Amino acid sequence: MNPSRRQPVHAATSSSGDELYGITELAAEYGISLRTIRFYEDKGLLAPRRINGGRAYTRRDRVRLGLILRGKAVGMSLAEIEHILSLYGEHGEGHARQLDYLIGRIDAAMAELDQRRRHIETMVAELDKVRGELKRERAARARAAKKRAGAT
Amino acid sequence: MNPSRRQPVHAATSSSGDELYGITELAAEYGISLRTIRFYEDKGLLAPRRINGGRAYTRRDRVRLGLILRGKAVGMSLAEIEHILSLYGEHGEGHARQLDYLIGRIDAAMAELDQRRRHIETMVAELDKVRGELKRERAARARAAKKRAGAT
DNA sequence: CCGAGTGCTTACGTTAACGTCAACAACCTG
DNA sequence: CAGGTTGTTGACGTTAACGTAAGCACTCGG
Repeated sequence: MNPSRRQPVHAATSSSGDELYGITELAAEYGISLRTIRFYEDKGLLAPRRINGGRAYTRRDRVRLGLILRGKAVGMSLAEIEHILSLYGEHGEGHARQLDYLIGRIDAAMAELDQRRRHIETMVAELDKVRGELKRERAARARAAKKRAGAT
Repeated sequence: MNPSRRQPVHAATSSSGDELYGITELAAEYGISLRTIRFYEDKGLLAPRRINGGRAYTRRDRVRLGLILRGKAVGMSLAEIEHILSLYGEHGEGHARQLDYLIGRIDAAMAELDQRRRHIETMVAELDKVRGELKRERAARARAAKKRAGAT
């Protein structure tokens, strides 16, 4: 409830190995709005550190954002994406419970993605069929024109 | 504004070669609601014939509905799908204007789909990476357990 | 010290894609 | 012919995924 201080944050490409990025940098990089990034945070998909009241994103956060956008591009809801991000998240920082369960979950997610891929291939095949018909028709028209030319 | 007559319509699998289907049949077949099908009609994605006030769908309508659902499954909006359906539609019933233009449009649509496919493959690769890490970790745990067993 | 620039929060608005509900019509059945 | 099933058309509600706008905080350049 207390906005307090500010500070650009931007590329802290200094001695520290953990480079940080500001929200506008990320927005520009991925071509999305600030509002969208904050929205993803509200949804729990991102959890940047706060520095002087401003959001500071790590490379890891950027990867997550990339996954979010890819997920959207292939038709996943933010809820589904959150699901996948949880798999992608911290596994091994000490407890690492149920490795088998996690691997199973990942397999399931991969299977679903594969299903979508097959859907796409089916649609491409359908379109290719139509394309073939059109090409044949065009060829037929060309032949007809040739014939007309020969008749005159 | 006049609902008028009705009639089940259902499978007119009689002498006529153009089998017709009722809305409930389609809904059941594709596992969607009646409301959804009517909604697609409102959006211009479907245009079934009317028989006694009731909707009558042909095989062609079913194919279109299949494309709609596939499109949704891979993350296309209804507007985009309408776009593709227009390509899929009646080409050649007499006029067939701008064949080249149509073929170009189809190529563009296929390219977009291919882009989505690549996104999926990238995500699958990411997940596979995580999966590999988890498997290694599991193996390490197994070795540690073995060592403990040997020590006792 | 003042205004521009950047960021934060809160809150209301918007669009897409349906769901839900009401009221009515036609049909078949007992 | 009363009642149930199946269908139709509105009209309004809902959810997801943001957009837009208002108002305050802080910092920097002049």
